[in-house]
Amino acid sequence: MPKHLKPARNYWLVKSEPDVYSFADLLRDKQTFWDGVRNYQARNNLLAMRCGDAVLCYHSNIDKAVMGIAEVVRTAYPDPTVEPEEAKGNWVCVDICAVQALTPVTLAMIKAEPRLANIALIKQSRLSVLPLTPEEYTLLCALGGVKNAR
DNA sequence: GCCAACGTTGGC
DNA sequence: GCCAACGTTGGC
Repeated sequence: MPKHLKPARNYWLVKSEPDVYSFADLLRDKQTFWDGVRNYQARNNLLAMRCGDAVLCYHSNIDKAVMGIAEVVRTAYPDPTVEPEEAKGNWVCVDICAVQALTPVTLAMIKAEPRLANIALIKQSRLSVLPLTPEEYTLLCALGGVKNAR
């Protein structure tokens, strides 16, 4: 396909607590549904995901590091874990599949990297689904030992 | 365990 | 519509 016709690809970062669901779990499962988001801004980011978008998986709390690369394989659909009293939020989930693990890129490494000074992970530290620029994505992959990440 | 950041709720 | 109180997240 000619380069100028290549569909736009977006880049995202999602957080999880590793003792709840880790990137190792995703590698084992191959694919999962990314559920449980109950924040409107994070939900809107889920709604903006397209098949083929790249997703970096970050572990909060214990590891505080980007652990691996995943890819969106199904766009937003109703989150099956929504409780009746949460229904008005129109909460959604997406399906992602594992692509490959990274050498963990720690939060300390990210904070030490001037080119990542404006990353949403730091600017909006409580948001669990956030956008990345292509440059941030490529750099995080490189820091994790993956050059020329797709 | 503490606290900063920040989203949500509810009284007015 | 404002804002105080409260709850949650996540880093330290």
